[in-house]
Amino acid sequence: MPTQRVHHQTAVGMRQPKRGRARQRSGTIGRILAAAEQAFAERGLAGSRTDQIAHAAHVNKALLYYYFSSKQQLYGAVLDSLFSQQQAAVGVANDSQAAHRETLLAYVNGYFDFVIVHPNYPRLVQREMMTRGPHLQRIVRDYWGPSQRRLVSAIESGIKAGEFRPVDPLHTVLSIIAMTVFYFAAAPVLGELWGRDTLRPRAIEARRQAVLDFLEHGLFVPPARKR
Amino acid sequence: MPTQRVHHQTAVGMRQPKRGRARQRSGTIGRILAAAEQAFAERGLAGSRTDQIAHAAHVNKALLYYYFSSKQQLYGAVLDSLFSQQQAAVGVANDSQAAHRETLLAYVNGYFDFVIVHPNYPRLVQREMMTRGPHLQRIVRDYWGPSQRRLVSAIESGIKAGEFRPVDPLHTVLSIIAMTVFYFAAAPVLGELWGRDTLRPRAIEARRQAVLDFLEHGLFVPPARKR
DNA sequence: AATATTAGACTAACCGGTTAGTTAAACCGA
DNA sequence: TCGGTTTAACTAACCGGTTAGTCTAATATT
Repeated sequence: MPTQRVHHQTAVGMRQPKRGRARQRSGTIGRILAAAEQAFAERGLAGSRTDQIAHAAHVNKALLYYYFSSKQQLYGAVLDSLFSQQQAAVGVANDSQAAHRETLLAYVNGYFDFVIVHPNYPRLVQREMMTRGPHLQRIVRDYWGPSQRRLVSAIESGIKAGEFRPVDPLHTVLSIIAMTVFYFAAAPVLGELWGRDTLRPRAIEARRQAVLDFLEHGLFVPPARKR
Repeated sequence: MPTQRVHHQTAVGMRQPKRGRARQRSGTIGRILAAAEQAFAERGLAGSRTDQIAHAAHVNKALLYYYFSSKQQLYGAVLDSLFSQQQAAVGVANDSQAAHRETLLAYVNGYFDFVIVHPNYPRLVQREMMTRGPHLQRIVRDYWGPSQRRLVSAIESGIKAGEFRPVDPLHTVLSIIAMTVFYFAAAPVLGELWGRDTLRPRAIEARRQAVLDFLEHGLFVPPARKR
């Protein structure tokens, strides 16, 4: 676990001003995290400059190191912030005993809902997936592992119940992730390739439908439900 | 708009082996390109060190700059080399008047065949897709654009012919790319997550089958052919 | 002769991280 | 209520290691 200065151990987003003895000039930490998130998503850890992050956060660079002990650790804090938010978001939509179809559909829908609010999330995920960095094990254990296990078991149950075709659960989960993450991670090139902004809400909605459509006809046993 | 292929010059500034008789496309340039490819795939452009590349290529650093004018340009040369090889590989499998199903299946199969030989390709592609670097426009114009157009038109024809479901061609192409590229780009995390080496030939073969299966049931109109 | 390649020292810029403070709100004793 | 004190928040300027890229002069290969 990355260590932070004692007085701000909530690696997650802004802290709320405690009354009494806290003054907190404003959401400085939040601004730093937001600027760092943007930079890391666009240019990666090695490609991002701490000066630039500080400048984008309207903050002196020394303040970065006042709150975060290193660039690496700032990166870790950005990841933690996003992952825990995402976990909280999907955790809500996880009311256990829905039909298996609904479990999967809810996951995909939840992912899209989350990404609309946090468009940098997929690119950071993608970067982390291909980097074998020092955060990977922790992330797999705390976030991706559990999430994957839930999806796999939903698929297995669905197959047993005859709702799904007898697919390979692991590969199917991977394909679902791929179809969602890739769209957003590749947004820069898609803009160039399709000649339009692929992150407009309308465009994102179209992608959601395309994924759900593919999912239904690729996984669900006909007749598939229309949502 | 038919795109010109005239600007198919290899990356700018690369010293050509003097065309007289020095056919010497010797091991050296190849070794440099291979080492650079490996480094860029693993750590990205910003994360790679020229010293390390030179060392890995068993070559003095000055020689890097003897053949390539800059790190950027070396990166461009690596991309060009891979892309042109890939284009040549799929170009062969492009005998125009096959059935539309076969066109798509051949594309996916060709991609897998290529990746088995060039396992760094997907990670470089992925990196380039999310980076909006200076090579992006050229790559889109010369490689991805044409390739996408072929696939889209195959899908459109297939829909018209009643072979395919009435899907959105662009999104479908994207999903196909996603399912293939993502698997390889995410190989590091998949190793961790699945607890096995996902780049073994057997594992790659399993992925190929999973993608083809999903493609058939997600795109093809039943009864789908078994390959 | 001409091209290919090496050793390795060298530099200039860049960039992560630090230092030595300043500011101002909150606290405190009288 | 008022001066002094503490402390979190913040900054300008700097430091030292790193790294892309260069230079020279010599040697190997064809």
